[in-house]
Amino acid sequence: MTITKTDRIILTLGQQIVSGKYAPGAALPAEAELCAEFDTSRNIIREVFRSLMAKRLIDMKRYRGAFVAPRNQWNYLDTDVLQWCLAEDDDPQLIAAMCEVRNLVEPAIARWAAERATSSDLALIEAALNDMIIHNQQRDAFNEADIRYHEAVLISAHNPVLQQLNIAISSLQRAIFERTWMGDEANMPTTLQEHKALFDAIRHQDGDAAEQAAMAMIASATRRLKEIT
Amino acid sequence: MTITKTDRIILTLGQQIVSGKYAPGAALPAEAELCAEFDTSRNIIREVFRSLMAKRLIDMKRYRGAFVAPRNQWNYLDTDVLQWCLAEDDDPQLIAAMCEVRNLVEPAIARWAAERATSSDLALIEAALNDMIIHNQQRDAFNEADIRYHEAVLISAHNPVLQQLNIAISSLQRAIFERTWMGDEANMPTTLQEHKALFDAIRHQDGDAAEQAAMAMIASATRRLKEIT
DNA sequence: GCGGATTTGTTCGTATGTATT
DNA sequence: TAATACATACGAACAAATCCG
Repeated sequence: MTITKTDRIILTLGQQIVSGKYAPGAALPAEAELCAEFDTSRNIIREVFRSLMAKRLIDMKRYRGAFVAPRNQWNYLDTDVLQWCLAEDDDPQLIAAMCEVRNLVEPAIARWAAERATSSDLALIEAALNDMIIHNQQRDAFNEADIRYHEAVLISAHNPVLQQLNIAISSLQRAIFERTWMGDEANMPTTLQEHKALFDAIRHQDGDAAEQAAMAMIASATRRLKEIT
Repeated sequence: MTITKTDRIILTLGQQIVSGKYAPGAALPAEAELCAEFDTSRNIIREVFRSLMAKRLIDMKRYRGAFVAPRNQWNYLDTDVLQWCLAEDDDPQLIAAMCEVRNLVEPAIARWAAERATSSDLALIEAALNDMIIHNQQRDAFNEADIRYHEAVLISAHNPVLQQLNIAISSLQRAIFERTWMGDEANMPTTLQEHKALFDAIRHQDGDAAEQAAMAMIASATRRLKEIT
């Protein structure tokens, strides 16, 4: 959990790239310059480069240096990239893109969960749902249970590839929720009801109903998102 | 392109983990031991650990070492992880999971491409399609054009998140294709026809037809896959 | 086009601090 | 508490490729 020097430099450089200080196609300063700027060793700078490369924010041309990658290569499935991008002046295109993917994936997850959940999968979903009900007044505990609920549904879908996809997607969602949350306990009953509906559909192995329930959840989330903006 | 010492150790350890030499939950040897085994320095081993952690093959417990992660945490969207897993005795579950995700994502890409492709997007798709037709006898050139075709369709969908998703998915596909390819020029005409149908649908901005065309392409790919096994 | 100065790529040894046992 | 192992970071060496006069 400790934040290291490397982490700080990744953050600084990453935000600078996203914010346009270094435009796509432009070269980053030479390693030696960055060493001076951040008062650190070459090893650290190279570690930072490796990290930014994994996020597809930069391309490294052998013996020629690091260059900012074109925007459409940036890995928006990386939590950091996403948060840095969302922190910039709103990017409605990015949010729209995320919603589209979510609309595509979540109903499928719900359907497959309904078709495949084992009884122990069901028990996990139910336990999380009950915790949501019990802690419906405590925001943190409620959120924790909510996350656990969706994780349990995801596991029930029994698709390891989708599971990895959704890790990325849910980090997208979380980033947006954090920005748009305004402690509205008003729609708590609706939220609980929707989660219960999905659980019931999964329990009854009703794929269609599960898909419907997932779409309903997305719809009301989208509605709330629009109300805020 | 050069393969480094680090790369080789990542490969060796990664394959050993996937192959079960180190079972999920088990601890990897201490850094010092691995230094001895691979005749290298701790820095390298730590770099390897970072890489395996990014692939979610291992969890690192602070000051306690590296442990093999449970299988359902493995990042199958990582090209290396995927290839190592597929190299093991066939994992029909993994292949099935990939096909499901593909069935979900590709029709959506086709639809959105039809709804959003610009004329320059169209030109890129058409150029790739023509190259496929021209090189229908040269396997390598054909494959290259095929990949370019699908990339162009993906770009046409104008969804940066999905673009990142599909990079992973197409690496899954490629890995499977490489294993199941058996130079069958027999179904080349069908393939070309299917690609042409999708292009036409996109050109006519017909989302429904594009979705249908994508599903048809998947269906015949699936059929071919089954014939082989 | 040539050759040296510069920059990057890889690896190593080591130092200092911190947590586990 | 001491011994061990991990976490982070530094400096340096050498090879290989690029840049510039």
